[in-house]
This record gives sequence, C-alpha cells and structure tokens, in this order.
Amino acid sequence: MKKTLQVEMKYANSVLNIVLDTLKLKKQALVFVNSKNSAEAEAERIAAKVKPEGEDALALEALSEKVLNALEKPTKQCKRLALCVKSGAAFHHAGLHSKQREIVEDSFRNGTLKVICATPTLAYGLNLPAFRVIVRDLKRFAPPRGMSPIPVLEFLQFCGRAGRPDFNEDYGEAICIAETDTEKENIMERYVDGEPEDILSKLAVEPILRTYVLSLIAIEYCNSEERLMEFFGKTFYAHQFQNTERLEEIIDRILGYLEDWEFIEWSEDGKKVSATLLGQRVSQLYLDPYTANYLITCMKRGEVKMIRDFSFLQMVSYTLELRPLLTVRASEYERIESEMVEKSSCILSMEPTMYDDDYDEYVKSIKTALFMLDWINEVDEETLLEAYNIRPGEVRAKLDLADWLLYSSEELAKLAKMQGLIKEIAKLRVRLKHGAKEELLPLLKLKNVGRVRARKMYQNKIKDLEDVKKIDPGMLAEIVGKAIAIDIKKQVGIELRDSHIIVKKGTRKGQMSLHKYGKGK
DNA sequence: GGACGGTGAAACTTCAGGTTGCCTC
DNA sequence: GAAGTTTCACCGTCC
Repeated sequence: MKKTLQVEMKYANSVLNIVLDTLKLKKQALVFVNSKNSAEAEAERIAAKVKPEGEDALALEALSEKVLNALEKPTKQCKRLALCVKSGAAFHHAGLHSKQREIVEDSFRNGTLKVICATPTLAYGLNLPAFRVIVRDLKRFAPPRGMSPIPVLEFLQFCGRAGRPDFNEDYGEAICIAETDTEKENIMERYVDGEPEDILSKLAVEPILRTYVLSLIAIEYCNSEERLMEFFGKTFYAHQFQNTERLEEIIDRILGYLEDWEFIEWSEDGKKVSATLLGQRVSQLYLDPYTANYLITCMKRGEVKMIRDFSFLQMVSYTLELRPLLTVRASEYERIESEMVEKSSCILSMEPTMYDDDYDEYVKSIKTALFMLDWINEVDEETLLEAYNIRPGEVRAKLDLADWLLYSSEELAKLAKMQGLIKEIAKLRVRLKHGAKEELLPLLKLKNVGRVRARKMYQNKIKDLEDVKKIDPGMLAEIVGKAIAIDIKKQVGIELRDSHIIVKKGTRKGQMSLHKYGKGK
C-alpha cells in the first residue's frame, strides 16, 4: 500500500526530518545505509538534534556508560557510539564489538533506544522490527563497476523490518529517499513495483565445487566420475542451466587437481576413486582443497625456513578465506613493503612478482599479519583501530577465521608428520585467542582468566600455576577480585570459602584492602 | 604577538556481511 | 561514484 505522508521539513536532511517526525509520534525508526562510516555519521547527525528528557535521559545516560566501557579500553568507536546513545540513537554494523551489538539490539527492543542507523547486518537473521524503516541508500559500492543498485531482494529484506506484529501492531512504514522526480519514478519502478531477482545457483563457483567434489568422495557417496556427474546432474545448478557440459569440464579439472594434491587416488584400473587419509581430513575440516594444499606447501617450506609467529600469521592471511584483507593506504605502502623485505626470511608463502595481479593482495596480507602480530603482543583495540583502521568487531571476525585456519594447519601438520610445527601453531592459537604474549600462556589455562587478568597477575609475580597455588588468597583477591580468586584457587585444587577471605576497609579513602583470614583445607 | 578555536574548502580514503573445527598438553 | 574524514589555510578573539 502506498501512502502520502506529511513530514515537517525543518532541516535539509530528509532522513533527519523523518526520524524527528517518528520520534514525535513516540515510535522507533531503523535507517539503512550503505557503509559503516555512513551508519556512524548518520547516527551522529540525528543524535545532535535530539535531546531526551526526564526518565528517558537517565536510562540513556546509564546505557551510554555501559556502551563506553564494554571493552578493555574505550576506542574511538566506543566513544562515538556512547555519545549517540545518550540521545537515544545508535549505529549498528559488523565493526561493533559483539557485546555492544547486543546492547544496542536489546535496548532497541525494550524501547530505550529510538533510532538505529545500520548496514545490512541488521536486516538478516535478526528479529528487530520498527514502526518506520528508512532506506537511505539504494546504491552500494561493488567493484569493479563502482556504485550499483542493491538487489530488489535486499530492499524487500529491509522493508520487512517495518511493523511489529509481535507487539500486536499491524501497521508499519517503509520509506525511500529520492532527491528528484526522476529518481522517485526509478525507485517506484525498480523496487516498489518491480519483481525480485531470480535466485541463481552458486555451485559452478570453483572453490565451492572443489569442496563438494572432495567431500562426496571422502564420505564414499561417489566413487567414480560417472557417480559424481549423476549427483551433480540432480542439483539446482543443473536444473537451472539445463546442460551439464560446463559442469563436467570443471569437475574433470578439479579431479585432476585433487589427485595432484594427493587428496584422492584412483584404483589400478583407473575407474574407482577414493579419498586419501589426508583428503578425508581436509574434507572433515571443511577446507577448500586449494587452501589445504597451499597450507601444506607453506608448512613444508617451514622445514627449511626460519619459523616465527609472523610466518604462520602471514600464511593464513594470504588465503582466500581471510579476504577481504586490511587495505594498505598509499601513504603506508612503502612502510609495509619494507616490513615485507625485512621479514622475508621467515615468510612461508611465495611472493608474487611486482607485476603480478596478486601483488597488492600480498602486501595486504603482510599488513593483516602485522595487525595479528600486534594483537598477540597485547596491543589494545584502541591502538589497533588507530594503527590499522580495523574496528573491534572486525578484529574478532579476522581472529576467528585465522584460528580456524591455524587449527586446520595443525591437523594437516599432524598427518604430514611435521612435528616441529605442531607445538608452535598450538601455542600461537592460544595467544591469538587471548591476544597475549607467550609469557602469559601458563596463566591462560585457567578459566575466567584472559589477557587482562593474566597480565595483572603476572605483574604481581604470579607467573604460573605453581605461583597460583602458593599465593596468599587475600593478595590474589586484591588483584582479580574475590569471586575470581576463589574460582582460580579451586582450579588449582585449593578449596576456599567466601569467609576465608575478608574485606577490610583500607586506611586510604576509596581503597579496599583484602586480608587472608584463614586457609582452606 | 602568540595561543587558541571555529570555519570551510580541498585533498584524501574508503566503500556489506557470514559459515566452516574441536577436546588439547 | 559518492560519502565521510582529515588536513590545512584563514580569520577572529582573547590574554
């Protein structure tokens, strides 16, 4: 249903006017934009024009405080979000730390926050409806063509957030922004009255096909090329494109690769195919066989090269799985390149020539690995954001991917009997998970101890589990807090009760000192 | 005369997002 | 290609 809506045009910014109108109606709004920066900037523009009062203001003040201190140390992004939240607006995108994302979502659901400016993250897999949905951007940067219109399906996904049936509201509004009459007509034609795109099969994309071909062989569902073709002939891809010739060609080529990489082997008569032990593991790990082979090749080089933490970090950074990589600015290109030269003796991947298409990606992989190296040397999120322009949420996403690839590398190293590397990778994974230096590894084995508490303990001369056993419970409580102290002691086999540690008011104002009262069994 | 702050134009950057594994000293 | 951010020159104000 199309409807005419009158909104007071107080400012030149249409989004702002519509949002203010929504607030006047005591309703909530979602604003969809095409980039993280835009989401932040739009939320700031709105926040600047809204002044909450009374109870609302108090609740938002508290919320702002919570958002600000969600991380170890507030980043520039945290401060920006906290400032917006004070006015009842927020931004939401994949660069937000998961804790903050959750806070924003929950606060919008319970009505504390009135406006969220978001990238498409919010439209998918998240039930967060609002009275009004404002779709500000209908174009998005998509290389190599530049700005291009978003799919109709995505537009519908946005609009689907309008109206809150769960709250017994049977009405909602979705609004697009057009600057001219022509633009308005185009939007009506393409998005409002238009048909959504057909759904296309992605099966013919090689990395996906490679993975499926190997897995069908590994689980012994297919043991010949005929069986494979029979299987793929029944897929949506074959149904959609009618002829399977192209598919047959690709499968043939893939079987060739898989054999070269020693993931499959043929029977003597060349009719039956089966997965090797290595191939089975690759399939279980859900690895793209291409990546698996790349990792193995790199690690073999590791037997003759110098091994550093950087070696493995760069190895996983240069996989397809980790893309898109951190971008290298013109002003920092030289610096990254010189780091690359300096570290070349410990880099396991093959450096492309400067004229290779992939050279830029390679330089980016160096920067990405440098960021991870900083992380495991306890650089905080604020500094990472400044130095690498990577947001806390993106940090987590990259680290999770790197961990998965390192785990896979470790498993492949086991099968390939590369003993020397296994331990190094395992250590690196723990450091990557916590963002901690090697000296903290013994303490990180404890539950509820991450980089922050481990570092605090280390500074207080508690360096391993023996020290944890020996340390006076009161002292430990002073470092990590009472509850955690009891928990940690329990983990090293010492049972303490709450009454064993008493809190005594210190002499200095605002300071508490804890004293041991008695020792556990 | 110098420190400081506000302003605006030009130069420079950057551009959505998600799934996969597991027991381990 | 467009929006957002950073940089820098310029100007006025205050001490």
